[in-house]
Amino acid sequence: MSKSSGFFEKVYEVAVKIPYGRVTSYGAIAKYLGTAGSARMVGWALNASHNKPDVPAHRVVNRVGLLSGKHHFEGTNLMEQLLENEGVKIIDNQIQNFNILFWDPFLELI
DNA sequence: ATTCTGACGTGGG
DNA sequence: CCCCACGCCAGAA
Repeated sequence: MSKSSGFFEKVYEVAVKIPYGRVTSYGAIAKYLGTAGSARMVGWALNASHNKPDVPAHRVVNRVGLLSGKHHFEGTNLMEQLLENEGVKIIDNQIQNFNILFWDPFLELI
């Protein structure tokens, strides 16, 4: 029920569904939106989501669990702080147990 | 209108 | 295993 026609709006709807202490990848969201391959656009959309506090952009990382977007957050490790605050262990900008903490948007379909 | 870049992903060598 | 190149689409110069 994607009421929003905008691509970024859809990204927001998915990102908001990311459970606390869980993370997902840009590609997963892109694939869920049916625009697999355009994972870059997801990141671009999240960039605009900075205005929306409801969108936990810090819970979205790349496919290897690397905080590729931490550089875009305030300070130097705000993204890492937010994640660790949720119990996510991060070493060298990389999420530990990423495969376990990974949340697949498709689970929402179930 | 054209060109480049970008919070990625996949594939080939 | 590591490195390189291409594709995706949207926005800015």
